This record gives sequence, C-alpha cells and structure tokens, in this order.
Amino acid sequence: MNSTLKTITLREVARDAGVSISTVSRALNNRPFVRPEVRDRVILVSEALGYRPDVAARSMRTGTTGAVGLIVSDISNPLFASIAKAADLALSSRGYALMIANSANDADHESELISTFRQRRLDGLIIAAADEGAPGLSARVASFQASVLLDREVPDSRADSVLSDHGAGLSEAIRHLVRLGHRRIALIAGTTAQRGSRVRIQTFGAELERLGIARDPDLCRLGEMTAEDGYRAVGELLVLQEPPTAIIAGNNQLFAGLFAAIRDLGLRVPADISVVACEETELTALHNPPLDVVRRDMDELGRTAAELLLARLDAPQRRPRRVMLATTFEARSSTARPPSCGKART
Amino acid sequence: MNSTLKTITLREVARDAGVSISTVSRALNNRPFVRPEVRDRVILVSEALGYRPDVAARSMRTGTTGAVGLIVSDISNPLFASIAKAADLALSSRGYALMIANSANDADHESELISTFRQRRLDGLIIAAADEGAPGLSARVASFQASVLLDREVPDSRADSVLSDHGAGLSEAIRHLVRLGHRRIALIAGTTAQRGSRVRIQTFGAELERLGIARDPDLCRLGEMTAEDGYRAVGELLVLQEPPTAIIAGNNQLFAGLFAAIRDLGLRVPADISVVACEETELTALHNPPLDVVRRDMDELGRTAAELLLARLDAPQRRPRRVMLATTFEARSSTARPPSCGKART
DNA sequence: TTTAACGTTGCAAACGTTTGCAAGAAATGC
DNA sequence: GCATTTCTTGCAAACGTTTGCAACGTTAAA
Repeated sequence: MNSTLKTITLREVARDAGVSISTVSRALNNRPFVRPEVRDRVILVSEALGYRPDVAARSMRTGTTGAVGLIVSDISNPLFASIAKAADLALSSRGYALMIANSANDADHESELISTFRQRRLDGLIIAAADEGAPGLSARVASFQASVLLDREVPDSRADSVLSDHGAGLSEAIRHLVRLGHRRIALIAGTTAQRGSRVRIQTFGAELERLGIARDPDLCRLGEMTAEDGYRAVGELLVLQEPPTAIIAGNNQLFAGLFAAIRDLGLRVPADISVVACEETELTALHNPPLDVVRRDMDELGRTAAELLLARLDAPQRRPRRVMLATTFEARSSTARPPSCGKART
Repeated sequence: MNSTLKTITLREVARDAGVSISTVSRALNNRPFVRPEVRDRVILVSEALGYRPDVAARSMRTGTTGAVGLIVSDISNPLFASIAKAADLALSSRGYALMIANSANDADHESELISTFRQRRLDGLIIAAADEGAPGLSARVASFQASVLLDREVPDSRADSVLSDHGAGLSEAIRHLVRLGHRRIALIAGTTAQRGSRVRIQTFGAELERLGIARDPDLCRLGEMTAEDGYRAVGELLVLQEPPTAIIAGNNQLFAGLFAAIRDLGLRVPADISVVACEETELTALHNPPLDVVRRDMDELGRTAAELLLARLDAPQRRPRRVMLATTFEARSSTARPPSCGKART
C-alpha cells in the first residue's frame, strides 16, 4: 500500500508525530513514562508510515538479535528437519527467527559454526552436538544467553536439555523379540559420542542380561550414524559363525542401510530375519509390511527445545532444566519367530 | 585458547597494533592503501586477540548481513530439507549463513515472512513461493539485492530461477504406462498455484492426447499438496464408474497419501493397481517392491539456487537467468499390465 | 632544492537504535 | 503561593564498523 521508496526510520516517525526520536522509541517499545495520547499518536503514525525497526541497529545497541541458531549434523535428515520445523513454529510465534547450520557430525566444524553464531550475536542456540565430549564444548555452548542441548549430555554443561528416553522403547523391543523366540539379537548402534547410541548400547546389554541371554560383543556394532555404516554392519553380522535372527538399527540412517543390505541380500522380512527400526520415518510408517519401530515424537522434541530456550531467555538466571521425553515400541509386521533352522549362511 | 572475557573490537586491535581503527579496518578488509608490513602486523595482532568483526555493526554500516533467507512451505518435507542442505553447503562455503522460515503454503503468511527477512536486511532470498500469482509477490521478492525462485514462475519477476523439467519425466512415465496397456491413468496433481503441478497437468493432457487416449477430467485431481488430499483423491478415483488402473502422484506428500489409501483399501501394487511417484524419497528408494518414480536431483536444485544467488550478489546488474534441470522416469516394480478385468468396484 | 605526485594514515561522521541524564511541565503538599 | 514531588520529554552518548576527507610523509620529477 504505502510504497515509500526511502526506508523509514525512527526519525521519520518522530518528525511526522511531532515528537523526539527517543519518545518514539519509548512509545513503540512500551516503555513507561509516555503520555497515553502521545503513545497512540506515535503508534498510529508509525503504522501509517509502515515503520519497521532496523534489526541491525537495535542489535548493535542491545546486543540481541531476535534470532536463534540450530546446529544439527544434517538438516536433510528427516528427524532433524522435523525438529527444525517444530522449533521454528514455537520460536517464530514469539518473533524469533531461526538460523540453521549443518555440522556433518564433525566436532571441529561444529565448533567453528558455534563461533560464527556467536559472532552473529544470536540470542540462543539449540544444538545436537556431534561429540558430547569435545573439549571446550560446554564453554562454547555456554557463551550464549540461552542454549538447549538436543538429546545430548555434555559434561559440566549448565545448558538446558531435552532428552529422549531411548531405553524404554528399546527394552520393549528387545522383550518383544525374545518373546518371539529370538536369542541372537543384534544392535547396530552408531557412535558412542552421542547419548542416543550410548543409552541404546547400555540398555541392550542390560536388558539381555536381565532376560538371561548371553552377551555377545559381536552382536553390538559401533561406528558412525550413516546408511553406509548400517549397510556394512549387516554384512559383517550375517557372516558370523552364528548370525543374528533379529537386527535392531539405532537410528533412521542406520536402518536405511540395514534395509538396503537386506534387500540386496534377497532376505525376506520377517520370514528370514526380523528387523526393528529406531525412529519413525516415512519408510517405517508406510512400508508394506509395516515395520516395527521404536518411536518418539519429533515435534514434541523440537517444540520442547524451543520452549526451554524461550523460558531461559525470559529468565536467564533460572537453573537449568532437563526434560525427558518418552519413546515407545510399536510392534508391526517386520518381526516374527526366528527361522526354525538358524544355521550360519555363507 | 585465548580466553579474553571482554569481547574485542577494532579498538583493541588498533591499540595493540599501534595504529588507528580505520587502518585496522582497511587492513583486515583487504582495502588498498595499507603498507604491507602494517597489514601483516595488524593481521597478526587481530589473530592473536581472536578478533571477530561484529556482524551487527558492520551490517548497520554497510547494509549487508552475510545471511540469506530460505522460505519453503515446510522444511520437514524431505524435498525442501535436501534443498536446504545443498544450498547451505554452497552458501556457507562463501561465508553466508542461512535463515529458514516455513510458509505453510500460506501466501499471506509468506508475505509477512518476506517482510521480516527484509527487515533483517538479509542479502538474498531463495523462495519456493506458495502462490506464484500472489499480488505484489514479485515486488516483495525484488526488494532483495538478490533472489532466486525455486521451481516457480512469478509474473513480471526479474529474479533468477531454477526450474525442474517436470514434463520430461512425466511424459516418460505416461508412455511407460500406456505401453503396459493402461488406458485409464489418473494424475493427482495438487495446486495450480505452483508451477510443478501446472506443468504436470499440462503435460498429462498433452501426452495422453498425443497417444490418442481420450481425456477424462475426472482422472485429473486438483487440490492441495498434502497427504490428506492424496488420500482423499484415491478414494474419489476408485469409486468412479470406470476407475483408473494406474495413478500418478504429483509430489511426495500426495504420494504418501496415495500409498496409505491403497494400503488401507487392501489393494496390491502392482497387481491390482499401478502407481508412480513424483519425487524420490526414502520410501520410493527402499520400498519393497521398489517404486516407479519421476526423479530429480534435489542437491542439484539447492546447489544451483545458491550459485545463482551468489552470482547475483557478485554482479547485481547481471540480467536474470533461468536454469532448467532434468527429471527422469525410473521404471521399477510398482507398475504392471492392468488387471485383465478392469471392472468398477463398489 | 623546490614542487608535485603519490601512497599511507588518522580523524570524524555516519548507519539507526536505546537509554542515562537533565530539564520542563504538571500536580501535589504545605 | 511556594516548594516539592511526579510524570513526561528531549538531548546526547553509545554500540562497532566503514569510509570520505584531509593531512602527513616519502619519493619522483623538475
């Protein structure tokens, strides 16, 4: 509508409203000590002119930007994408913008990204750190007014964190498999530098022990969180003297690799082998037959992270909170009784 | 390493280097008229102190931010997530940061987002506009130093754009289906407010006509780009007097709906019905049997968008470019000869 | 040796905002 | 009616950077 070519500043509003710049600033920012009628007039004029405060100028003066950063390993991973969306929804409703960066799970690069975000004076940081034990990480994270760890536990960190109770869903899954008769169950876990994997590995061992099943280190594969690693792990597992009859993949990437490997080997699910995914995706939800999965609510994760961040921005001195979110196992059709004659294959 | 608590500015560097602030600025920005040895000394000192220019201050002075915006309907859509990642990769290598916002395919909201990005003085904008025909869109887009349209054609826009040649892949798919014997082929297209759907609708009609197959308006479903709409469309298609023997979904969301509907109806793919997806996702890539798909390279799309943007930022006066990227049809196992007795079902 | 030209440097203004301080106006208490 | 308080307003400084301008020192040309 109003197509003023020149960008309008407080000065223009002040001129048109017949007051000083500082009064305009106070009026627009709801500061006290402004006569109501003056305030109304200022607001009216500012709207008529289509005034929009200059973020850079405000930022320089106040040190805040109204933007928060999100650092994940890979925004194209649907898990992180969902988190990003949910977080953005919550943040933007409060006027915050979201800046996103990909760490590629590289701690050094991630450290650089954090510095960049610092330099940009972002008000807060939500981060799924590549390596929870990276030296100096907690300090770098703490350099923000507010920061939230996404399913990570960083030593000495005073940041808020939102965690998933991976153990609960995984235990259910294991009990389900054992109930079906499986005794050789494998876990493709990923990196121990991230909490999710560590919890799964720990739960995996503990639950099997509780159920009286001998632990076999060969059946717990570590590595990275990539499809390639998942693919390779399956190959290694199936050439074991006594191969597993069921395989659990620690995240969606690993599961994608696992699934591709099984397809390439021509194995039938669940007749030849039972599989369980961690993390629900389009694949697990829509596949035929439907795939057993340990799920969690990514929307809830992203939203909670944003809420923790906002709460912290509102009250910087509040002591850090840790929020634990549920996971559940959903049995569908990718698990079955193990093949009667579970011999090693070549 | 250097843990200076106080944030260090040009002033500190100048003091330690024994020169003026302006000389430091010139030295660090590779401006001419700085004696080489002074420049070296300044750089040395600035590195020793760990100087990082304040983005807000620079931004206020120069009007640039070193950040670009990305507006998509939904970052949790793996298509957009992949684009975002590829774009970020290209942009961050040149020092640009990426700000992301979700329009939810709502033109009004999108317009607001663009304003916000403007206010934040972002240097450029990459946008998959919700409605190509939204009034004032081209002006808003043009309000940036540089902007790139993601697979969109906006009237009167002088923005660069990167487009996908949807028609090519879709034509192949249709020919493939007709070759198999299909005569009742349906397209679930989505919204005509976006180029992809329009091209598909146009191609769909033209290709069938070329092949001498009577056009039936009932077999081309418009609507939104959501899974719910895809699901509903399948229901409507299958209660037709003469239901289709093959269905093509216009994007991944629509395909997810289509796929869920077919599962819920208990139809077998491809025995009972042939399906073709547009857009490769985890589902189409890993499903068993593998799904026929019209693919395009999302990495290429995101990367090209970023490159166009960067090129434009380097040369603001260059005239707008349109880059067309390929799509291809990949026949896999979700299409087959139509059922011999293609009677209507109730 | 003087002048001109050039390369190098510093001063200070500007970007647009917020905010401490002081001054003015109005209202209250005596 | 005067002093005091309270509310309102404007002035000016500050945030950290870039950049036009002037001044400086050095070298080359005359």
